[in-house]
Amino acid sequence: MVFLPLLLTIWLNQIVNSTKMNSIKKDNTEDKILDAATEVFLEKGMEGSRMQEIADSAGINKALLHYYFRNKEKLFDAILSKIMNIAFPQIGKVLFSDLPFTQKVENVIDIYIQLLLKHPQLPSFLIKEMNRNGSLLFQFIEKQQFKIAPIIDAIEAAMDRGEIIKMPPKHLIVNIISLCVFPFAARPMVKNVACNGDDKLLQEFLKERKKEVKAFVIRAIQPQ
Amino acid sequence: MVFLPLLLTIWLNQIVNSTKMNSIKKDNTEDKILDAATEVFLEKGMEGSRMQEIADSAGINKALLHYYFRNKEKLFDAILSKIMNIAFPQIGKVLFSDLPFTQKVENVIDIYIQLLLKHPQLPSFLIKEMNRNGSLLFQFIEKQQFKIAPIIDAIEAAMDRGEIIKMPPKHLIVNIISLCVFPFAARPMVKNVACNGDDKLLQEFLKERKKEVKAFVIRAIQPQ
DNA sequence: CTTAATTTTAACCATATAGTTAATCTTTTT
DNA sequence: AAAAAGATTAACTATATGGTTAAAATTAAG
Repeated sequence: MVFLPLLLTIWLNQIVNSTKMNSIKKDNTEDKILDAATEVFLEKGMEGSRMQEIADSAGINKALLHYYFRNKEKLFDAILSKIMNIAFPQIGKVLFSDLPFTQKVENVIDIYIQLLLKHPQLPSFLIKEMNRNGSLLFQFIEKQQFKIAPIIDAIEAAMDRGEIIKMPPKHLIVNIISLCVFPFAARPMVKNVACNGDDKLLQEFLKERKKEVKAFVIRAIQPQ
Repeated sequence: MVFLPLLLTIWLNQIVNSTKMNSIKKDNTEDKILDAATEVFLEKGMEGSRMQEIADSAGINKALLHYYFRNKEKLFDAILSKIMNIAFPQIGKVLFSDLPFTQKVENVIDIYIQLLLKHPQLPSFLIKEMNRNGSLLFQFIEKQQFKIAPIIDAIEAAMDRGEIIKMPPKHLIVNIISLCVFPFAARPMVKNVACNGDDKLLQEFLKERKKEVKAFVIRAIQPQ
């Protein structure tokens, strides 16, 4: 998942089903379907995706989708968990390390943008889904009671220690996430407004953001 | 439109068809359709919206939609222009005023977030549409050659004058837009992560962002 | 008032798409 | 090898949805 608090929550909740990840089996039908479905769903979202396209993309008959996953919703559910699990392995270490707070912030930004460079469709997909009533992601977010308390505590502690300037911790969190995620969500716009419609320039620009966002945030939070 | 450069471009290009806005005629069928369509499309996007729902919402027969607007695409096109025109009247003044640069930045942030408080579905709608291949918005963005050169010039001038710190102007623009727009695009997340799922707290939080984003950006760009 | 034009409706049509079924091919078990 | 279980397919069904049509209601024109 792209959003820090959710990421952390998943990590905290120990929903670690990395078993499947480690298994060697590949190119069996179920995995082919999951891979194809992930790709299509990520690009077009639940509503924009067609079962036929997923079947074609997986090189199998459409009925097989229903054989392995009863229906579209179940299939989507399956790839949603998969997508939710893409990010979380690394984040925990950073946040509970003993680095200075500003260093933690820089590391989080690095990890985030690196992740997004690898999966650039993630933000628009998640925004699409979380804003769709009845979406599984929407339901998930609705149900889940996120505990960002530990993060806020850490931020406030850093403020009390004078490591960073005082400001509402929630806004700091939202600011950092916004700066990392939004340009990926609005890629077509950024590409055409800031990069002359050139894909390579866009890639450059997004890579640069690691450095630029870090510098920007640090200047905004460092004391006096 | 929500994004500064596009806004400005529209303004610069003088696509000012404010004539219809000033006309007194209301509650005729065509306007009822446009209002209903705007609401439904904004909430669910092109793909998620049903002609029947728009008809119901407008209190008319579905065939009337096709009588006034030949098909869904044409109807969407009509409300898209309408949506694109929601924002741009005010922005121009700010950017070509004689205020200090930091003051201009603060004003832009104020105007933007104020606009988004009034139309909170705008960001997710636009992100949805610009990321949909074949979307009219996508086509529009693809075709349009945006000229953000004047904005960049103004930013560089302010940097040369020492009014603000030096950094790549494009990243500054993207940063400001990100901080303003993203929390609205990811509202369901923000609501449940930062506001305990409470709508009033969310509203509070989003209002606070005017102050917080301004302070954050100013700290990040002010010299030394 | 009558006629013509415009607006509105109910009942259709065509198509796309999620989902089903029954038959066939493949693999495993005995 | 035979039988059973599992995987895969082609053809089909049901339904939702965008779009059409022809008739009725309403308004404007003469």
